[in-house]
Amino acid sequence: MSEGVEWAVHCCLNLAWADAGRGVPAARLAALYQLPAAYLNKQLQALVRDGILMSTSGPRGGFRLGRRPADITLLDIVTAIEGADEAFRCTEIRRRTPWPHTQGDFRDPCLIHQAMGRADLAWRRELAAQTLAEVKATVERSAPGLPGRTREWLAATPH
Amino acid sequence: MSEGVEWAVHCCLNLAWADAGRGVPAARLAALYQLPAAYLNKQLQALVRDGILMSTSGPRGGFRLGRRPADITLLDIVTAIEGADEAFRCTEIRRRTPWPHTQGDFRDPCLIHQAMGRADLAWRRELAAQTLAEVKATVERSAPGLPGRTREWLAATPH
DNA sequence: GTCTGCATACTCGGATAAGAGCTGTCCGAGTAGCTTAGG
DNA sequence: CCTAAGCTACTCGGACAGCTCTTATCCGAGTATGCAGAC
Repeated sequence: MSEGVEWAVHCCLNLAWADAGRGVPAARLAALYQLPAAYLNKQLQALVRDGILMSTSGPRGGFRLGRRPADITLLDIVTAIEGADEAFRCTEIRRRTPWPHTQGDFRDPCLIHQAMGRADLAWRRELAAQTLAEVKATVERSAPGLPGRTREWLAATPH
Repeated sequence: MSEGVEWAVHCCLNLAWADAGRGVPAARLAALYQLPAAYLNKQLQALVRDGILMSTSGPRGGFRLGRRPADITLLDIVTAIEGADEAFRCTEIRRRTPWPHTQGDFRDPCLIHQAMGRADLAWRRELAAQTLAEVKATVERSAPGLPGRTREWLAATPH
């Protein structure tokens, strides 16, 4: 899985803590964790494409959440960065046997594909069950001072 | 996910159908689906390393199952090819904030990592629940003639 | 006829290249705010 | 003093390289088989 997923989730969380009225530039978010700003910008673009974030150009511009944290799941973020395809790619190699096909052999879907699909579905179900709002609440219970510190630092003017 | 996983599962299934006494060369298994023989060999080596297959060199050599199909799970095969690492890599970027750390901030594990870990666990659990014996039985119900055809073709001398 | 030694062909195993995708960087389009000149 | 036009600086967005990992290939080590020759 791409490393951008980790960045994206952390950034979404930080944007949930930031002032709702203001946007946060990609460079500022990158400075928070000393990440390459331009590349992080690329990842955030993907989040914008899926409506998870909104972007504003120009001075005082930047990124903000596109919808409420309760309506953003971890699956949404992962899908935006990684794409919607499932991990296991079934290329139907079973059809390439040297002997001639018997009619009806391939009416049923590939059972290996199905088994992998079940696992993929369980993974997606678990990710979709976790909203950004829930993660945010859990983190706030674990580190009560973190939201305030983050919000202040994001709002402060960089020098 | 690597394409080798698909090949590996199909090959394990075919080896479960093959004569128990004889080994099947990688080239023969590759010919079944018109795959690059040398590269398939590389994937099968990974299965041997994890004890899923056994290999024999020389004439009349080849690969056979390393243990009973009931003791081989889909997770075993995927892990052998892809490695045991979980998909999401937590690099602990939360520790790189510009402000000084408050003691106890990082006593709890990264909650984002935990959430991703839960999804990963659900995926593994689903894969571990499916044994090769179960997949084999399901396929045999769906295509009763397939095991016999496969077994015969694998045993036939290539020309 | 039987045993032994050898040559042969076959198979796996790891070392070695090509290609694709992730990672990282750069520059241009567009915009909001500031400055400045005029009324 | 107020207004408006122009300028400046800032930000996103997409186009352009570098690098790691997957994909693919090749050759050598080892082994069972079959054959030939001697006893």
